[in-house]
Amino acid sequence: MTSPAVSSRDLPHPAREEIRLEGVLHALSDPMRLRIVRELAAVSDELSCSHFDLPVTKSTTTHHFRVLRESGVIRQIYRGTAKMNGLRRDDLDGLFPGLLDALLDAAARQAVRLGST
Amino acid sequence: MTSPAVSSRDLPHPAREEIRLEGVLHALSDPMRLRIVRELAAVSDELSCSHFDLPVTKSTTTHHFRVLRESGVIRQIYRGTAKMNGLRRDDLDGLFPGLLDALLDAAARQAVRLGST
DNA sequence: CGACTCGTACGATAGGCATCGTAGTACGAG
DNA sequence: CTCGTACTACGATGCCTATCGTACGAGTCG
Repeated sequence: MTSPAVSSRDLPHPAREEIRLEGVLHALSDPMRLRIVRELAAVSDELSCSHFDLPVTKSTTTHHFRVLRESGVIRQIYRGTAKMNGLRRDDLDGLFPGLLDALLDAAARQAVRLGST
Repeated sequence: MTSPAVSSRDLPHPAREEIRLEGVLHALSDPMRLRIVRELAAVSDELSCSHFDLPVTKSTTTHHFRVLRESGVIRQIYRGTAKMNGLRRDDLDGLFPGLLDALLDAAARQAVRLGST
């Protein structure tokens, strides 16, 4: 379902076969990025960068989204001025069956354990 | 000899509740450490540091084992001159059910995909 | 005791990275 | 065209880390 409405700006994504486990783990080992991924998984839809209210500046937010994209965890598409972010669930599940769910479950358990919601 | 075998040297380990998902993911995001953990899981037994034939110096090897221990992934015990390393499977499975297996499976799939053993 | 093995400690180095601020670009609305 | 919004690019900074080499401590065995 690739929408044809792509602005002139194209963002480089790794192909499915180029995604490396170490890269994914490194991307998710940052609390800020894990939080982003958890939120994306919760809504199972695309979200704009500005939707996230992270305790860092916009520059840093851009950096984190790029790390997630370049590691193959999320897909980013420009839609007007907004940049939509979606989890690459199909690719990740295809490469590493059960991993994403296990990671999300682990993150959720830890959040409960540490008193966050 | 099955003595209490607690040499004077004791190594600090995080308690189960202190293990953080981010720390575990960071520890496993290094190829050298992921390799160590895969080998430990394969034999499901304790292995001495010297058993591993890593393409780095002994200093660096020590460093990696310490990262794994301090993140809660492995347990280290001195046994004579040797230092035995074992996966903390019980603790990890207790905190994050299914995560370790999913990670090991993902690593194995990637190894196959990339033509390594 | 002395020699040998296993692993550590410490210092150095080079690169990576999370963060910021500022200046700038792309896009849509008025 | 102009303005505001959304996001980026770039440079700087301070911290972390993977790596090495060398010197050392702990334990075993002759």
